[in-house]
Amino acid sequence: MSGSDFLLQERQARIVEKLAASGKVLAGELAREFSVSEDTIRRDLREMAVAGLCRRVYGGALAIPPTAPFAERAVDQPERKGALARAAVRFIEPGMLVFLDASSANLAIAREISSLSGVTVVTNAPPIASVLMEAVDVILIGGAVDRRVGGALGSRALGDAERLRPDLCILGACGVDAEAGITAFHLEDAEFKRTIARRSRCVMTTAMSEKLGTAAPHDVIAMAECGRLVVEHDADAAIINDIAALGVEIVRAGKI
Amino acid sequence: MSGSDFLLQERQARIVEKLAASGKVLAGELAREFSVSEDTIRRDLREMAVAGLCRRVYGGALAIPPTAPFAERAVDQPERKGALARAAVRFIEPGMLVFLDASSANLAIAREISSLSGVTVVTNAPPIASVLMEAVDVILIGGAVDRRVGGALGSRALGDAERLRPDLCILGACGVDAEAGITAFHLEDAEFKRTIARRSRCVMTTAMSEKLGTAAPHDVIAMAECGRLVVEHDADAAIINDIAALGVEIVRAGKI
DNA sequence: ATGCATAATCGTGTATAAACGTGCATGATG
DNA sequence: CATCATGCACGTTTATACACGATTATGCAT
Repeated sequence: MSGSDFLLQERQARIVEKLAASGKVLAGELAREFSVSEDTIRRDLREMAVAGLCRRVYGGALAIPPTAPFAERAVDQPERKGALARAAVRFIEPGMLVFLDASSANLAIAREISSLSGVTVVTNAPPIASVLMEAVDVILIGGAVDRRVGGALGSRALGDAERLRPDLCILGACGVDAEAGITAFHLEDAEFKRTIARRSRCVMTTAMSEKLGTAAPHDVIAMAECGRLVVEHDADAAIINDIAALGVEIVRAGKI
Repeated sequence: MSGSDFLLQERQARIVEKLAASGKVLAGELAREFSVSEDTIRRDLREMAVAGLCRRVYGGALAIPPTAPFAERAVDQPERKGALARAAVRFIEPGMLVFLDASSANLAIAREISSLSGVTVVTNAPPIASVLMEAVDVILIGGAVDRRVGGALGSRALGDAERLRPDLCILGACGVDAEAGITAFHLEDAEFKRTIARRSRCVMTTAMSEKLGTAAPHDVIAMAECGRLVVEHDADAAIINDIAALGVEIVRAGKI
């Protein structure tokens, strides 16, 4: 190692500070400032971006645009959900057709997506559609709204779902377990999620730590059918390892 | 490459800001400001246009005309809309299947309906469904969401509408005139409203005073097809009399 | 008004240097 | 010894500027 007076975490913490102060950082500049190679800085920025702490761009990184204050409704645990959401939206690219199911996690993701563009979102959840329709194209899946789930379900919704092939399906899970897979509380909800997930090119699931290793009554899909799992920074390592062993890419969100 | 102190994404973000502030940007001006060639600026503007962030024009770019969705306008005169809504919901009875179209007036009505029970509401507007789904049964009409209108429209939505026979159809009008009838700003919206209105047992329209005697470009239904019109207390007597002469029941909302 | 001349602006292709990611070796840490 | 952060070498990708022919707006003469 060449002469650096900074530990990795310390360095990254300082980068976050600089980012908050000036809104952007340049890779070359940071390399000089911390006396490390640009490779190291790039590695840092990559890691931080995956954790949702910055937006990686050519030449450096930009601060995450602070989520509008009014959108930060104190429903459940907005900071935790927000961190997961920021990590998740990184995988959404312009031109994609993205499905969001009815879940509070996806409402948080919807708020983040609002700042993207060129994306089309499919959803069966009215609140998610409400948030998104001002910012991006929305395709609404209709049917009888199940108030326990918060979205349209039933034959009409299933029929709609069977005519779509999303590029990415983002599921908010009720339970995530290596053995039980992704599970949901309600039968029709599980059916619907399974239908749309199987028709999607990629499936991504977000899960708060307390959902890991638990199973709800109704199977949605097997764990291996989920390509990517976004978890919190403190997710249980043993559970995560079991899931990763099934070929699921694990993404850890940043600390709050 | 000549020296620029701005990262690409940052530069584009600033252009978006300038665009929002002044409504237009000039290619040459931006090139000087960011110390890059005009080619680079043109490429930026082209990319941004593809992403829907601006409208490309000869010499620069223009801001996208802000499509204020009805949810925002709904708050502009909440008391007036609330008064109309309270007058309108008096005609909703338990057991009814009620259709609410996408309009700010109907968002206000939805808030009032929340306190009723035993009602089922059909709507193509996500914000209305969001407000109602916790309180009453909701049937969501799906399809591609038209952000100008704030609800699902198009063939899918029309198909859904053709399978329903609501007891009551509540329309938020863009224009209400004895001769022109009920009119709307957008063709597909008018088509959809007409379809669902013709299938409903009763049609009720709410109109703020400034909508009376005016016509929007697209016909929805003739005035006589509307059984009941809810207006504000200060509605123009002459206009109201003409409409009443066609057999439309007039309901005046209370003062604020 | 209509047509034409002219200059500004445009899009594309090409060249180039910076920035990138990856695999691997190294030295520190525990 | 095992782990891990780091730096270096490699081929690849990306952002940019410049060159050139095409397009468009504008002014001027008819």
